[in-house]
Amino acid sequence: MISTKGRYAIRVMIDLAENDNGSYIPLKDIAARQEVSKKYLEIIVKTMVAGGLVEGASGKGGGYRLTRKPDKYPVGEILELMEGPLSSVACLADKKMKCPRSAKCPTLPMWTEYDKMVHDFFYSKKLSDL
Amino acid sequence: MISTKGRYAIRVMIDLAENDNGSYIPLKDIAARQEVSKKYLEIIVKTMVAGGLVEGASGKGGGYRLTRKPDKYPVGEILELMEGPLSSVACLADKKMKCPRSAKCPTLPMWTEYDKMVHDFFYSKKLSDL
DNA sequence: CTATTACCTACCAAGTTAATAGGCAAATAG
DNA sequence: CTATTTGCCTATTAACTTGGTAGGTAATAG
Repeated sequence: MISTKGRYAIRVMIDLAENDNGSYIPLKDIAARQEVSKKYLEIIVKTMVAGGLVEGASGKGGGYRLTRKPDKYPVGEILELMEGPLSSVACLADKKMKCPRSAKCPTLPMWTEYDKMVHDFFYSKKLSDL
Repeated sequence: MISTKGRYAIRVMIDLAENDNGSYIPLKDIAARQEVSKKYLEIIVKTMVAGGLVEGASGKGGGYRLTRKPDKYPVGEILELMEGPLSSVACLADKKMKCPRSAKCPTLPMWTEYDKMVHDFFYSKKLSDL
């Protein structure tokens, strides 16, 4: 289940794309438009800066801005940044955590197939498609 | 992410299918084969009985047994019983919880499309396919 | 200098996950 | 009838996640 972190992140990205005028957009404005607490959005946007989705500028005239064109953002990248790996099961999410049953695990092929399907879905969807 | 409840439930089902000899199979044996605590499996199997996936019998010679042929169990049914709705977002999981933004929500079509894909995937996969 | 804005640390309440522990109830083999 | 086997029921737990809030510091434009 996608949490508010992932969903709010996508909404911030859409807001930034829709209100793009070349300069920075203050988080205050985004929070007001999206009707979400600015304080909570701070946490989310922080991760987005670290992940290279947006760039921030402090001080007057500061705010946030997209670093790419909207069609260059796969939704999957946003979700993975905010939610962690899109994997369905722990043994596929974490390469280190190799479970001793994997060789004879009857369900592993299903999870692998599922993960690929999910990955392809969210990486083919772009921010500009929303 | 699928939790141990869903994953163990599937393993129990497979174990029951593989070791089916017409009579009941004690949870003790399943726990030993699957290398999972019997006490924890009790919690899981209890839900499976309530959901009509298996039937239990107490006393000597008791245990658990499938109620259908393995090809009559969609994996999705098992997962939904153990994990709750397979929905990606809260506003689709819970019909009651109709969010006021749904009419103009730009992401709702994506979540709907995704949920359908996931549902179709897990309901087309049967226990007998594993 | 001052107002604005991002950025940082800390804290919190509620819920979920993955179990463990102990005992009671039911059914049957002998 | 009795002993044993087995399911079933009610807590309790530690660790983690979620969805926030609160308050302060740093940077910058005018």
